[in-house]
Amino acid sequence: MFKELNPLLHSELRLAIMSVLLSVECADFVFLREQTGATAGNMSVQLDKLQKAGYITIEKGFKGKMPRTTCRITDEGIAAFEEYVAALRSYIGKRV
Amino acid sequence: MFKELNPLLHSELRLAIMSVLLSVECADFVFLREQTGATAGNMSVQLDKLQKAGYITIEKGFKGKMPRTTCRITDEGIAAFEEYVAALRSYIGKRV
DNA sequence: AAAATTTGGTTTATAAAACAAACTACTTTA
DNA sequence: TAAAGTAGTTTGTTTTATAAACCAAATTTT
Repeated sequence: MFKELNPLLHSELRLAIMSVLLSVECADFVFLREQTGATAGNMSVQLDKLQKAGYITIEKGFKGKMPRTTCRITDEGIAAFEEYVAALRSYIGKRV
Repeated sequence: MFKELNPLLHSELRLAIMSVLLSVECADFVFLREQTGATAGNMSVQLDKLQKAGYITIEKGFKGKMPRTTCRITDEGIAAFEEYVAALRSYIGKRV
């Protein structure tokens, strides 16, 4: 009756991160923080979880002398997101 | 950019409970357990939270000699659910 | 009719999540 | 060179989610 909601995506901040990355395909730490309104600490932790799940890639480099963390969604991440959305449908029907 | 997801509804089991109650308007404890696949303990706790939030009413009575707990969604609960779904849209767009 | 099982739950305990605050390391500005 | 800012990580606290253990009454079995 109800499909299981992927617990990794069923989190407000992680869902927001994925949503941003779906639309831009490349975003740095600060941009993600601004878009989602999250604290840096929370962002750091959630990005790590998404990376460990293989849903995003994290590339650490420098912009000038300042560190810069760039994130990208993976194909696996896109697939997981779509599946999550499909599962949501079983709870919400055609309402969204 | 992203609307806040009501944490009371952003829970797999509570969302499932609300979803069932939206479609039937009246369901007992056992029926909800069957529909959602939840354990009795988890069900008991989550029903309590939904009731305390004013999203459902819980009526305890008897069917013959056996106890029977009947749940109904409230207008407030319906409104909260619809708002939750609207908030989800900000994360998911038109995908659901 | 006693004992065992089932029914319909509640309470308690534990593991995982979410989150903010404190911290690190480095850079820029005054 | 001291103060403030930037970019992030680590740590600690509070909530959650959840299952396991429990309880009381009803029913079934022996």
